[in-house]
Amino acid sequence: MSPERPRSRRGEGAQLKEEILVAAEELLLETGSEDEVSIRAVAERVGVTPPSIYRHFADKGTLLFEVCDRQFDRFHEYLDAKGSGHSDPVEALKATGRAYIEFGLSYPEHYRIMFMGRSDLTPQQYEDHVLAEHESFMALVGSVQECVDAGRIRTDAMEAATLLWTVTHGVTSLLIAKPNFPWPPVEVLVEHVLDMVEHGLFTPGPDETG
Amino acid sequence: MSPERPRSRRGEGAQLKEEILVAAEELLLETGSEDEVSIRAVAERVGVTPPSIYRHFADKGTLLFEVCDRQFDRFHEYLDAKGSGHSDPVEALKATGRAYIEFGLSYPEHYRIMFMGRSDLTPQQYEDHVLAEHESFMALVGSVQECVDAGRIRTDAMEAATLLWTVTHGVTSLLIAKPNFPWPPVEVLVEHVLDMVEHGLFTPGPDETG
DNA sequence: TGTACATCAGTGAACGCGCGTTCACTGATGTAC
DNA sequence: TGTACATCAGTGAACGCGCGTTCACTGATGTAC
Repeated sequence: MSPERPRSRRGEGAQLKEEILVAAEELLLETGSEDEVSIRAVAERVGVTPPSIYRHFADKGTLLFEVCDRQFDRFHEYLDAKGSGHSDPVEALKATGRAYIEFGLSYPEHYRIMFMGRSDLTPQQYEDHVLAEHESFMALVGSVQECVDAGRIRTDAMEAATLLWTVTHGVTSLLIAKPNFPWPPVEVLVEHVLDMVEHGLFTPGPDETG
Repeated sequence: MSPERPRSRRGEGAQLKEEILVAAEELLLETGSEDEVSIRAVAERVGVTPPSIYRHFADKGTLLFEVCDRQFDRFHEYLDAKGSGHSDPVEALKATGRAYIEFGLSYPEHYRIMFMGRSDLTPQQYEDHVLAEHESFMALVGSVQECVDAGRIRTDAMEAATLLWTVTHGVTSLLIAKPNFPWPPVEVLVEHVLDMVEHGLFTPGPDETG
């Protein structure tokens, strides 16, 4: 194998780790399949031999895990950004829902790994029971709580947040799994779902009449 | 390999086909993973050598496809049974939703293959765009149409059916993917979701006051 | 300023594994005469 | 009623494949004296 990538200088070995993570992520996005992200494929893309990967990652699982980890961070940041800056707490929640679906559809294979994969293959850090304490979910519960405090929501915050999650997940995951179904335009579908949630879960705001 | 299974008598070779289908389905349910359903594993369970499989199935994909096919039939039958015999069309729809989730949770790995798998790996017969014309989905649209005819629903039937599907799918698939999340009791979650749909999508019936 | 040496970033070749699949075959069994 | 034969239900051994991973190594480079 001819060296396509110039060797890092002494002390800069960690550079390769970053390149490996980027390559693995690219492969995941381009091929749309976890199976295609083999150690060999990642190594080839980076321009390095397969054993080099093991200088930076204990095994394949750890590599994929770290790829997801970065994605999770971005996921949270994005939801956070889109959910803040709204005066109406219900609007903030709807904006978060929109952002959730949007992000999932932008990174379908990441979403698949994070939320559609087999539970027993999921990296430890993202095990189901930990998710509820993850900052993203906590933020959602917080946003829901604001609606509760404003007297705009019926049930308790944790339960309503769970419900919201299942609904937005439904849209996201089904669009990912069945992209060729005769869907209405995505924006229309999303707005209808959010409208349904709003009518079904929220009481009218102060400036509306019941 | 010692013959664990007595050879079928002449003319009864098709018997093995049935046994293979049953074994493959059992493996799918027990291991909970499509990957575990290898030709070798199926053959071993039946008590036959791997090449025997190829007397009845062209390749591995066809075998898995036929396993799903049978499951789809049962899926449809179950929904049909649970959805019929209701005087109120909205109640009929809610019963179908309940049955949908219940069935998915009873056969999680089948559900995974049918509705959570990669679109390009899905057997031809269940490709996304065909699904909309599948009898199960048509039946759902029909049930929704009855609600429309009774003046109980806002939007058009096809769109409302799609919406209902995404919502029930959300509950089912997330419970399958994240079984250890601190969910409320399943029945509670399901009823809350269906209530939300009812309040968000339906107008009150004639004997209720708006 | 020169040289020996430890360190670091990678390489090259090979390992065992389980997989789907193929191919030539065997031996029991029903059927024709 | 007996026998030759075609057919059918499977077997046994092997194929090539790509995979994750290991192990002994190489050669450039910074550092100590």
